[in-house]
Amino acid sequence: MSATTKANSGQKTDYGLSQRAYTPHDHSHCIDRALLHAEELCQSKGERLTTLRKQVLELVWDSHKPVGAYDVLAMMSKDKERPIAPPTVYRALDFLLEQGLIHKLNSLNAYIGCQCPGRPHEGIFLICEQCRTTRELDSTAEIYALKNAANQTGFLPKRILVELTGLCPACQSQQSAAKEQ
Amino acid sequence: MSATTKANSGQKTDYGLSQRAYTPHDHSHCIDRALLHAEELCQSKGERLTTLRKQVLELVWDSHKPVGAYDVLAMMSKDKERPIAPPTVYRALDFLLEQGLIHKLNSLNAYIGCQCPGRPHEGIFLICEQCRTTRELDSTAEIYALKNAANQTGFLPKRILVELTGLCPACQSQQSAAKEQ
DNA sequence: CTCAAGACTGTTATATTATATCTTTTCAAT
DNA sequence: ATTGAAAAGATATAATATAACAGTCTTGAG
Repeated sequence: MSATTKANSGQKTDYGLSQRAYTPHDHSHCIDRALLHAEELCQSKGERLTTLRKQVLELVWDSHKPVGAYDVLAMMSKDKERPIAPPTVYRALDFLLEQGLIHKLNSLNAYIGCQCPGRPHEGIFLICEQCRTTRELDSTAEIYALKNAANQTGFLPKRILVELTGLCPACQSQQSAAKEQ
Repeated sequence: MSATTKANSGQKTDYGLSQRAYTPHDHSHCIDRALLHAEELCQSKGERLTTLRKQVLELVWDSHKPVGAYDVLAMMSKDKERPIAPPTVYRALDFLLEQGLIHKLNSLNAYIGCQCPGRPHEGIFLICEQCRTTRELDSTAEIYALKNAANQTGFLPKRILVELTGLCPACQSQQSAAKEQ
């Protein structure tokens, strides 16, 4: 528990949306917020956030864990007489990716809602290897440093994806608790 | 061509193995070197670098571009009366991954030879979106910074994978040349 | 309004990547 | 030589993703 205690002790630091992934919260707020952001963003860009796309976005935002395309598929097909077909889901996911509303985690073949859409940013993801909870890290400086280092070698960087795998605070304390019996 | 000229002008800087990915060279040296490293490493660890595994490693090292499992499969099946089966290839790839002799690029579902096996390091890859040539970047400082930033949030990082997509020097000069007609 | 063009979705089929499981072979240490 | 473990062969199938074509809905120009 020491990490959590240290991080939250005393002053009320606002870690923004992304810290929420690690703390209990009313997740419907996250979903509502994501949908609202999406509406606004599509509105301003003249893109069509259709019912289908909104539904997929909602399902991706169902938790702070990445979901696979076929998970979305299953959830959508649940109370349908006829199951949804893969292309339907993939097209919606592709749209959401293009709009920057979701991210794809390549190491998991899974998708997760973007925690600050609109604001251009590169993805750094902290993936818990145990519970899969994933949060986005906003670390412009490190990204810049990496791109710069790449540039030094003559490479022209365009996109960057960083996936850190490890243990989230909750799973850490769970493990250390288990060790002490 | 300006990038290459600049990089190689004057003093004989040794960029190590990895810079070689961008410059014309006798690639058989890379392969030999990789195989030698592999032999030594497995020897010292008491692991068995079998003919099959060596063959797969050789095929992965066939170029400085990542290769898919089924590419390896095809190459191996080429002059066989009976084609190789997927598990055979995947098992060899898994072994090589475990030994740190190759890396997997998740964004491409492809594998590439490790440019400095033995020496423990985290993968930072510069992937050319045009020709697919990929080199490894050794940038301990940036990796450390990222892990540290992750740690600040209470996350305990274990592994990290960075994939930068962009243009390699050759493809950059090719593009700028094309623009000038 | 209407209707044509384009965007979106449905549907079927199939490609690509990866693993489970069981059997046989190889190999190295006794 | 024997044997037990590791590796490789073989078959089947799971999981992820896309191609291609056919409808349907939306929207804006006329």
